[in-house]
Amino acid sequence: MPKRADLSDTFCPVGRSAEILGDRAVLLILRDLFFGRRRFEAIAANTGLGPQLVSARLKLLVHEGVVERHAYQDRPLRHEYRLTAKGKDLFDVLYAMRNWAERWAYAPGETEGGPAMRYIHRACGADVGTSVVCPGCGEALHYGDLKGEPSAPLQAEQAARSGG
Amino acid sequence: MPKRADLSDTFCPVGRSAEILGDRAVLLILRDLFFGRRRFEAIAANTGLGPQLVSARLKLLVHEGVVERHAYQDRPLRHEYRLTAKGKDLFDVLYAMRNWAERWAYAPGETEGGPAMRYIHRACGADVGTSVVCPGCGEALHYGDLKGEPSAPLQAEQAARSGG
DNA sequence: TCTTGTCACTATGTTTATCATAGCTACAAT
DNA sequence: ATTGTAGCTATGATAAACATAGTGACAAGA
Repeated sequence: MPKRADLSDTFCPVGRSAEILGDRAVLLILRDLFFGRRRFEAIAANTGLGPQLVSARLKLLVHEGVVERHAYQDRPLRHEYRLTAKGKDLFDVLYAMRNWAERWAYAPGETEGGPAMRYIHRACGADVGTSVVCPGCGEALHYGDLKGEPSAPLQAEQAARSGG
Repeated sequence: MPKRADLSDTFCPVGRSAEILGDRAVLLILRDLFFGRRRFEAIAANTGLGPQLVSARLKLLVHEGVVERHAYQDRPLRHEYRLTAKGKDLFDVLYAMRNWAERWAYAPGETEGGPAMRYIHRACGADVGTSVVCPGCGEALHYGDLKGEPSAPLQAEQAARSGG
């Protein structure tokens, strides 16, 4: 990040969130972590970000208590990154971003009729569309309640990123 | 923004949102617009951002259809900035950011017991806390449904920014 | 008329972050 | 001994952010 005024001590809650979330790389890394990607190389490949940026942002997120670094094997020593409870609670933000984009960011027919990413409420099986409350059973939707299903174009894109 | 890979054509909805929202200045400007600040100088003063940054980001937001530039007087010609329908629909994202910060970003007692920014559901008068659904009447909360009341420390901070 | 003030910006130069590319370290497998 | 994998770090060019200053159009008061 460039030199900038520090707003981490503002009393505005949006300002405090913006200190962490107001960064493209952070948002893309969080998206991948929510998607289940935990390994450094997988995140770097899928986001298209350079390794120094991924490294710097993961360090920042660990420092902020949003992510934790965890050794998943000893020889050779390898680490993966996991969302903490504080990190998992960011789901609502990413989900709101997804909802907005599904409504506004695609040309007609670009995603072949349906959403780019479909979400199903695990508890009742309903397609939640782009709402914060399940249209089937009325429950508020949070981390863990939903099962995501990428559309065909999105699946193809992700496959191309990890393969090439 | 620095030189970066273009992700505006990704199929991932979070990626598309991140192209616009993954920027500290954009988030702060949107916050001020939601707060009712529509004039250039008011936004620049309250966010603490330099005028070129504010100018560049407002141009971007107008280009993206999130904000519209509107002349509010002729002599001298003066413009203000307003959220479009597409912009107002970003409320859910900013509200989710606020909710997260209220839960995780303050030291105990820092905001004197209550939230930094209290929200009241206009329809039923209930304090919504940090939920996406009104705890009083069960309705989903969106733009226009809520009345914000800044806490004393937040009010003092905003007064200092506009005054000094 | 001359000065002061307001609003919405634009211009300039320094500092700092990002990107692309390459390389490194530790180990496993062949 | 070579190749491969994972998780990074180093380097140099480019581009964006910051602080500071200045501009243009007008209004209001001395």
